[in-house]
Amino acid sequence: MLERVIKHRRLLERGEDLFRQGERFRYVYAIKSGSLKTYTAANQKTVQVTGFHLPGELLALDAVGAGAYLYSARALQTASVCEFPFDRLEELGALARGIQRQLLRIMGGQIQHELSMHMLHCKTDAPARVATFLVNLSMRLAERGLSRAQFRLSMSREDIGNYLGLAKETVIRVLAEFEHRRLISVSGKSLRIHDVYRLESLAGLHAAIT
Amino acid sequence: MLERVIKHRRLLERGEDLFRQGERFRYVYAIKSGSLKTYTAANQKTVQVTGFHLPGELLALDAVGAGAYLYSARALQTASVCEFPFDRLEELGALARGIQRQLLRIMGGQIQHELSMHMLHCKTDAPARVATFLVNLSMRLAERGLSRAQFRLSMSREDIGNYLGLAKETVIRVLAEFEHRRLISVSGKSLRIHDVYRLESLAGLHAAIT
DNA sequence: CGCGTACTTGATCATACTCAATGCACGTGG
DNA sequence: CCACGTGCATTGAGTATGATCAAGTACGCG
Repeated sequence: MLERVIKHRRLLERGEDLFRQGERFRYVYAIKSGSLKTYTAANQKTVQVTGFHLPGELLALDAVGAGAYLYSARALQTASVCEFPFDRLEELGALARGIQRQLLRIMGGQIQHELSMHMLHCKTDAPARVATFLVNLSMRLAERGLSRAQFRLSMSREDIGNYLGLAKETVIRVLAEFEHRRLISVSGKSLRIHDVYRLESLAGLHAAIT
Repeated sequence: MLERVIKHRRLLERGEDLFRQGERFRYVYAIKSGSLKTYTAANQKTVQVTGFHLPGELLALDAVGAGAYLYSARALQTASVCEFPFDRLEELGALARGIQRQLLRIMGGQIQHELSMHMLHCKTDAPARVATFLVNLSMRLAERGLSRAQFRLSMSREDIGNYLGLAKETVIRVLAEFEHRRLISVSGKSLRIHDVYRLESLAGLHAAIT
């Protein structure tokens, strides 16, 4: 059904921008392989990473309202995406009410996600943030049928820090601490989760057993 | 047009809940007067304020996807709201495509807002957060035709702190510091902004003139 | 007017930031 | 093949910012 409106596939090299903040909103993207980060430049010198996006996820739906992309998107590694011209989607939507509904549902989900990020940043200390980040990543990968226990951190420590509102050194130290406590193993970009439950506890998802 | 589906008006006392997290999603609300806070209880003991909502704004649209309210909403003062039964809205939407479009636009706007909150929490220190909070509040009031320079902080210092991820003492001290620097005047719940521009600078909205 | 809730203020302490130096891996060119 | 450069990761030391704890005060409301 949605396949009807696919315009074409696009390939990205590591470091290449899929779209840039402020450009006219034309396409919604579905990520086929690889991963991307989204980021904005609020003031000249500061860059803020707003999210990481994995295969199977949709990108840029939230530009609907604004008519322009709200942030830039850059490939963290070689990636392939599908472009959906949004005006076509809308035409289709006029016919198929089910799709409109689904759009609303997806957008609701995005808001929910942003809300959970908000909660993440408010209450918690560095270990809780990193733990939440890892658990979240693990869950999203599992949703796509990939391993929830072992995966690659395709983004740099600096990006993680920027995303979580922590210095990169803090990210490193927290990861080291987690490894020392045998919650995870890290080696460069590859990561293995040994104890999801305690990680979730640290993230503040359970009652509070430190 | 939307007026057609208004079911009825509802009045709330200070401290009364409009709806609770987890309840089945039935109504979208438009705030007529007063103000509300939204909050969740992630784990048993911790409450997290997720937002403040002013007259003229819509509430609970993001529950569309989930089918249940994602958070609770409580009146900060005597308030009146209008209930819109959402299933009716959807019927209407099937007929009037313009409304669907508008829904999407509004939801896009919400995502944008959440995104800006994300940015707020990541980079910045306590003064920047409080400054952003004040500027944001001021703008939202101005959008509704109210004074952007002088207004009431209908929420407690503790709520502000919880929302911004700061201790209430820090909120108080930062406000005092701002007053000392003649950026604002505070007295209890009433607040006056003297120098929006410098406040915005602190918020990191300009290049960076401290 | 009295009670309670919210607000304010001060002192101490911990966490995470900053700065600086070093290590490590990759790719490039001699 | 090895020397070198670049970028990212790591580690350490010192510091500052904001949290916590503990009083004390003002304000709103019955």
